[in-house]
Amino acid sequence: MEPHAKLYLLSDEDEGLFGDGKWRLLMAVREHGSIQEAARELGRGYRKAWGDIKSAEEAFGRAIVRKTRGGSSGGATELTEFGVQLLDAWEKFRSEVSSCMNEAFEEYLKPIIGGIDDER
Amino acid sequence: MEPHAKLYLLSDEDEGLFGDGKWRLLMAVREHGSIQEAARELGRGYRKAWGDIKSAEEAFGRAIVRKTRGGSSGGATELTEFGVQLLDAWEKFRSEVSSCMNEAFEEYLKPIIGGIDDER
DNA sequence: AAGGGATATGTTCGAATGAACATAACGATT
DNA sequence: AATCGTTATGTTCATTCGAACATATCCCTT
Repeated sequence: MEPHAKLYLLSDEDEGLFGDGKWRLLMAVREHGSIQEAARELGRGYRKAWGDIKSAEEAFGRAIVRKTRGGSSGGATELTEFGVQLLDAWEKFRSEVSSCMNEAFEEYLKPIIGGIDDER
Repeated sequence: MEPHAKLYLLSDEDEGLFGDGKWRLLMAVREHGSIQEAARELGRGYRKAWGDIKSAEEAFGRAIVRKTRGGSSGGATELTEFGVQLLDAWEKFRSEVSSCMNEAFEEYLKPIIGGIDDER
């Protein structure tokens, strides 16, 4: 029994534009220089990964990655400057919220549900 | 473009046991003294509301509400002492995390994505 | 020019989650 | 005992979202 937060950036229409899922994906892209590889690592299909990146870029209205096709390597994808900044900012954001959440959990909820375990 | 957090309590198997949805539901139950009324207010069906309460109680392993059937009123549902404590604790928990998140957003993300609007 | 690996998209299938429908049981009041 | 409004459950339908399948395109290398 532990707390967890799913963090999002929402549009005015309450659509989820960005969250930990896309953050992890972009992390993997930065690391491997390829959407294909990134998707493989995360156990997601390329189709999904590609679509996620596209929708994120549409949401922000600007490029997060720079992609190239063809060549001996087949192609590649790297983060734009904005992409890198976004990742770093999100990292700090989520980390801060996460630790804050754990504190609040210990202070308010733990005393109430503390002794409860749930293995059934 | 604003931040949002979905807060959960997770079991060891990563199942979502409790969150804002059930919190709001229990709030409405406390206010109206009836699952039926609570569901009506939230625009959810009674079936769903009843099931949600049941699963929450199973998750915590103890009663959150005390229900009675029959009578002139048809029946009624009130929160147990534990239920009330849980609601209050969750209220403080979410409030704290929420304000913390907004601070973190202003500090880290706003500077990066600040000028972006998305009405398309 | 042929090959290979990654990007680019459309499409179809399946699982999960909530909405909706249908009853049954209950019990104070009349 | 008949009624009425609520609790209690099973079941079925719809919608959403990711998984999976299928191609097409690109372009450096050989």
